Amino acid sequence: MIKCLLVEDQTLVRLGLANLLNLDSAINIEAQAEDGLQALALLAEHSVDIVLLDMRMPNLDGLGVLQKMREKGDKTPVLIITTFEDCDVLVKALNLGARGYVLKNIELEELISAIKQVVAGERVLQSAVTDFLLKKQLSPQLCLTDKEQTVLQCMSLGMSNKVIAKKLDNSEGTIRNHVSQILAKLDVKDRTQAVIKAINQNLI
Amino acid sequence: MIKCLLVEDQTLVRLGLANLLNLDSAINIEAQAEDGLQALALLAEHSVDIVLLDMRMPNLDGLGVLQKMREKGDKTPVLIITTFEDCDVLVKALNLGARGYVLKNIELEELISAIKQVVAGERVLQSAVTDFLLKKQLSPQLCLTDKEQTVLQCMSLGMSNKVIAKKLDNSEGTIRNHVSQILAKLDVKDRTQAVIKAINQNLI
DNA sequence: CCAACGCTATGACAGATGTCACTGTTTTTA
DNA sequence: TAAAAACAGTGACATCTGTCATAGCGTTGG
Repeated sequence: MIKCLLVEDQTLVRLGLANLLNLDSAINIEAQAEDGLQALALLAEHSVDIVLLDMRMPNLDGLGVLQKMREKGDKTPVLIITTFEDCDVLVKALNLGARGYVLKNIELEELISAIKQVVAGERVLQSAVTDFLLKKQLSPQLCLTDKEQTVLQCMSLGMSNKVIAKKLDNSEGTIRNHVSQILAKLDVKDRTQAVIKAINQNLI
Repeated sequence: MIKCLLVEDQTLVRLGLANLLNLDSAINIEAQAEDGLQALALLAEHSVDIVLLDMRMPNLDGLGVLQKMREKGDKTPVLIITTFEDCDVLVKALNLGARGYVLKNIELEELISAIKQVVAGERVLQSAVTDFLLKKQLSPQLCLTDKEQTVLQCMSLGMSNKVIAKKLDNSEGTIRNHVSQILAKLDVKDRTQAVIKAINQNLI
């Protein structure tokens, strides 16, 4: 019997999914969490074979949960189940040790099969995802520096260059240069596109 | 026994929800559709007491289904069940005769209660929703027009004024005026803040 | 019918934004 | 240690963005 922790914020989806999965004789939903903080609390109490983890949640999102788990040395395998086909989040999740990543439009049988595979120690990735990994491996370092991260955060809060400069105690020209660099790295043309990308990909 | 047609594109959610609702002795999911076209086809075959309708779907979305139903004179009551708190869609759905509008983060008991109320001929709106209607009634000048919605959508995709102008076949100046108007209505200072607000509030 | 509104458009303007080239300092790392 | 980054800055430049005033056109509702 596979013991699962199901983490999903939407009550209906969570209960429905729990019901469906419990119909399979090999699977048992031991516990359910409706946000990241609750998930961590339940992980501390229960010992489960796998965590079924949604990405977008209030309080603490999926990546945050993964991060905290790793910090605590928790090695419980995690299968990401998300609505969004977001390659960067995927990569981050994998780097944080997630063992599988599937979209919510998956068929029930496939999901059950994925759960069993992950528990058996295998990796489960959808093809759209592996494509991206290959592409990324071929391309060089386009990672944001700490300072660029900070500036991007400010941009994502809607600040102008002038405001950011004042907040970070830099000249406006410096911020402009950082912004320019960020745009190049993210491969976008202006700050609005950068912010959209940052929000969608949880770069912030 | 209340006969339901459940329309929802995500397999997991649909099956899960069907299971949950069938647990209630008064409710029976007669048929399930995974997109709008299938929903219309099933409506022609089955006679049901209520349609549980998702909004975002491939092929034909929720609004499209409502529209077609009204064109055909189909008076079956419809309860919208959606993830997104989208004011505009809500208003359109109500104008097309939807009898209820609830978010997917609703509790199961509330959903069941909502279904029964709608079948009984009542209207069911969540407070988040009525709040908006009130706000709208109090300050109609703050509502985006159709065109402004369209422009905001484009902005949220990262388009520049020039690109939007070309896409919508307007002059760049016109788009600038629309953008200016949008910023005023959303009470923000630049397009980046507008896009952030639009994304966070699912205005798009 | 006429007022109100939505949509389109123009021109002028100030200020914000992004790019480039070039110069330093400090920290990291190979 | 020396090279490579990251970090901070300046100035010039072209372009984009947002505001404002103004105005014509079409539709709608009282």
